[in-house]
Amino acid sequence: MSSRPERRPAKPGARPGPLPVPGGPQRASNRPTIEDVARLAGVSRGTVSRVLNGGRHVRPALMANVNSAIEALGYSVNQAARSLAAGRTGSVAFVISEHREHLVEDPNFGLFVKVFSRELRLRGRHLLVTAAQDQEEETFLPDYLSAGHVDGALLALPRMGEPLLAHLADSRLPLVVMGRPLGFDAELSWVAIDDEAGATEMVAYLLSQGRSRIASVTGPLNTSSGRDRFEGYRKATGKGFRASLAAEGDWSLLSGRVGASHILERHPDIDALFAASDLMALGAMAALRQAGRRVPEDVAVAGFDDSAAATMAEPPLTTMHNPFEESAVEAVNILDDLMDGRADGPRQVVLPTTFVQRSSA
Amino acid sequence: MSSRPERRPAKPGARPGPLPVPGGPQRASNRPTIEDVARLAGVSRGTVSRVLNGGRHVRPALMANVNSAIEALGYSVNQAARSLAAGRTGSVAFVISEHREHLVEDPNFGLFVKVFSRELRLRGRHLLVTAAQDQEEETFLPDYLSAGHVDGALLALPRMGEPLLAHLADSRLPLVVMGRPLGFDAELSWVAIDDEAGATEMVAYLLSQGRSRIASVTGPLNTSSGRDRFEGYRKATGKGFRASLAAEGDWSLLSGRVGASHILERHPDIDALFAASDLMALGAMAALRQAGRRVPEDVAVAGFDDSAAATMAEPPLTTMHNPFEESAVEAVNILDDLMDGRADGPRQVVLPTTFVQRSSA
DNA sequence: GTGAAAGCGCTAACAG
DNA sequence: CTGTTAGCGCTTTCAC
Repeated sequence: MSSRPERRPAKPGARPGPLPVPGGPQRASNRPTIEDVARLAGVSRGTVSRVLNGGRHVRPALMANVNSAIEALGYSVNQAARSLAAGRTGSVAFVISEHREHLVEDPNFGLFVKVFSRELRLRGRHLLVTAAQDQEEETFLPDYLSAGHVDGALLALPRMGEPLLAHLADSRLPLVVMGRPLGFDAELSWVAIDDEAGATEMVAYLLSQGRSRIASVTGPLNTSSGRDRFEGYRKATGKGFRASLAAEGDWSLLSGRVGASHILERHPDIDALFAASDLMALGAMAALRQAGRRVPEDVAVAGFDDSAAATMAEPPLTTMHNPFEESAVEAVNILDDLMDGRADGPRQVVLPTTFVQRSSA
Repeated sequence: MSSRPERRPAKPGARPGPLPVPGGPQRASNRPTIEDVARLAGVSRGTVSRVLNGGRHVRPALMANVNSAIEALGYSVNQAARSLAAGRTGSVAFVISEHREHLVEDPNFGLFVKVFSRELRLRGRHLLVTAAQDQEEETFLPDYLSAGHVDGALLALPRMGEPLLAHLADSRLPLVVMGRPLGFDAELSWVAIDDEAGATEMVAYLLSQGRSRIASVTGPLNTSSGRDRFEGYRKATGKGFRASLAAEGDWSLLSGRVGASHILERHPDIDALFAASDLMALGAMAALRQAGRRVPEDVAVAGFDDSAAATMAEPPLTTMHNPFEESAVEAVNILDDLMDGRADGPRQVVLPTTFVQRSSA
């Protein structure tokens, strides 16, 4: 095989003037370049670059010059060039799964996107959203993510499959998972809320109100949140716990309704119901109403998450506040440390929930 | 800026230029480059590039060679380099406004993000989300967007201010607005639904059911949708229209409740209520219930959008389906044509709504 | 068709 | 502190 043709032969002079250059687009746009700024400010490209990157080791006077040249020219850095030269892209992926169609309207999702986007921009980065189709998730995504398109990734995959997680955990890509990733608690960074404590607190409240036959519609038990909230309920009910008082849901309104109906058949005498999500609480309330129970007089109903649905409920839902926004901010913080090499290993954060009393319990 | 990720020192020997090169990072990562592919396939960089970009003017045999080299090496193109060389970024911004805090949970938003992201990836592009703070929107955003960071933008700004729109309309950036941009109908591309026809159809349905005193909680009248839905209502009620039967809302649950209460005070005898959004319909239903009215027996209630809230309602809401997903797909189609120069001017699309009967009317 | 080479605009050594 | 310079990896003429 022939020897590798080396790149550019050294440029003879410094900038050979306006010779008719043969190849390439001459100047794709008329955007000013760093060169223009340098010329106007009477400094070199390097100095402008330094100013652009924080201005360390630059004399204030020159810095001012450069800045006003930038201002005058309306210059703004070319991301592509910067990425190419610096070896980082300046963007972060938000990976979401579309496994289940009815999760599409998840309000957290929109909130996450907004907070991520805002926080990243504060740090000079961009948010790139990657909606994973069911199938591609296992194949395309890990490759894509580790292919250098982004500097890091934020993952919010409910009941995420191990394959993707495993791949990603192996890759060197800085990563933060929203929620505790079952099976990868130790090797990955994540931020979650204290689901168990929240559930415990809510059930304890129900008990303190004189309710004693407390049912629960749980979240999916193959997710950490579903599991932990159930665990909190189980522990708080203590000796009063009976498996038949619980029904597994999937966070959806419908599953709340169905779950509550089943429980009512087995235990018509329940006087409280703890749903592991507000949406399921709404569904449960519908089932209770249909069965002729009044909320909260006959059956107190409590939710979890303090989502928009909670205030929409009739009566408004007593629930545990889930600090989505704080979680998102924290995730970006961690990711930032990871990407900049400030973290020495995976980091985990657990945020507390807070009790929100309304009228349903 | 902090430490860069591991940066291999130049491999002497392996490459033709064993001289200790002075400047620049040698090879940021060990990702294979187009050069590696070329070598393995026994062709030149140029040929690989051609294959990468559609394979036009490349002999099938060579193309196969190149493709298997790509496969073998796990090569994937470096976006930054491509962008720099080609002058386009490959990404598209989704601009959202945060003007009103309580719009944060807008379910459409999440849906848009997902559909945009999916559709763009199908076309080899990325979605970059830009959440605009109130203040920066007027200054930062137009600059940022026209600064070449993205190839185009999708805008979903409720009651968007003219300044931003005007700036953007002037810039050469390909743009598609979700919803009809008041005052810029002609010069910008947009995709919207036929709000007026939808409202008319719904009110006509109410009339056909024997309802005659039909009230309405409208959307904000400074938005095109708010206006058009109100207009549809006004026209459909015809001679029965009375301004006092309508109350202006802001799409929110609360405004629906308040609006309905006010209407009830003035017109205790209404037998139907058309809310310009499902959320407002929910609020209105709460007000009606509080006033001792049964839905739909005493007062039929209709919503608009067919959002998740519609199915959550008690009773489930009769509403007009708003084709959010189709709108999003259409928007990406238009933007794509715009970016690739296939469109000769702004393009507008209006999608129809469809009637969805449930139990509230 | 295909190879060769000229940059795209920027960063980060390196030398002063 | 500041100027100089060598690429980052790719696209795209331009010749052949």
